[in-house]
Amino acid sequence: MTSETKWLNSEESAAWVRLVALAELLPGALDTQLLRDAGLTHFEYGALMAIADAPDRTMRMTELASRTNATLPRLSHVARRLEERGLIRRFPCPEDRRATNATITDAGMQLIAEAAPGHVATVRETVLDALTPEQLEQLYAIAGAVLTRLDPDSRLTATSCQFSEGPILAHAG
Amino acid sequence: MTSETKWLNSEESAAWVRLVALAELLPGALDTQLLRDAGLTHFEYGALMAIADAPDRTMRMTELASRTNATLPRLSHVARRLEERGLIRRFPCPEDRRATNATITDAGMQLIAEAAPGHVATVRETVLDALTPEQLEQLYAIAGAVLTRLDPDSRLTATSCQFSEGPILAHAG
DNA sequence: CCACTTCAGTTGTTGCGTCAACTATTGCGG
DNA sequence: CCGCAATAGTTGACGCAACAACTGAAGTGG
Repeated sequence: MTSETKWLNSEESAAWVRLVALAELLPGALDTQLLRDAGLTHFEYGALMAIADAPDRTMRMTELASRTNATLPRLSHVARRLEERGLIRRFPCPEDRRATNATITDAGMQLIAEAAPGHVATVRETVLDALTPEQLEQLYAIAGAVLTRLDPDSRLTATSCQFSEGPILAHAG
Repeated sequence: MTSETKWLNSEESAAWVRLVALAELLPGALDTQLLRDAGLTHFEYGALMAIADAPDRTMRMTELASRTNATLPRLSHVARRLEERGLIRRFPCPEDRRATNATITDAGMQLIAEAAPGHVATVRETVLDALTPEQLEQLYAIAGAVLTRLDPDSRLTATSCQFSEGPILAHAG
């Protein structure tokens, strides 16, 4: 069973090292900007955006977890903090009393409306502006291929879909 | 100064969402496998590999931080834990008494030698095997372009180089 | 050769994520 | 309709990372 390990060749190694560095540095860069300018982590921002984009500005915790690539315990902790800050409200789901619904408050809407332009600018500056249109397509395909491996059952939303990063908020202030 | 925000179009948004999901999920996947099979985080594994690959199996903390995309405080904590586990040793640098050198021990070498095959297999399964050779090249270029934005001064090593993921360890047991 | 700045690294605190354990509700098989 | 498994979510403990503050050594200008 000791099948000889096939080590990485130089092309594989170089690409891998860069991907790892990217995965290591990108989250921190996003958090830094958003925390500085809006007092939100990138994860909190994404969660608020997902709720804001949902019908009635309301979403169940499990679906929110799926949209934000998070575990339920993690989301529960974050939701408690967001609720304490008055950015969301939680209440039991009437149809299924096991479930919890989360609604974004007006304060929450206002905060992400204020935060969105700066965040989008950061996304452009650090990523999108560095890529050609072809590379953008390539990135889409490459990330999609890897996500299929990381999330084989497509339990998470990103593999096939997206939470809106965009114009929804243009008229949300 | 309120330059109208240029929101993301659907191609940009789709690629961005996938990149974020990738950056969110990949580190966890690497940690899970390495912690399960070797009791090491991916960061610890990378640090040990970097030291193992250095002349005399010895490297200064600052250079190690640069190679592992880490801040010095983070690395210092990790180094303390690795030293407590007997995987590295630290001693003051003779030439510059401010500096600290870290050497990987035989136990450390043995541990990464045992861990490497499983890790490389995971890297192949979750990333490399999902990509065509062209996509591997594209990934290299894309990640390089983004890293230039994330690390404009090329303070970190990954932008231009790599720590070896490979055959060095084949004869390191 | 003395003050001042910069560099290298460590340490303590604080906050977040993970994991395991737990509660409560729902669905399902007999 | 009763027992059991599965689902939805919360909670507490623990570990790691970020940040700031600190020590001490090395360079630098006067």
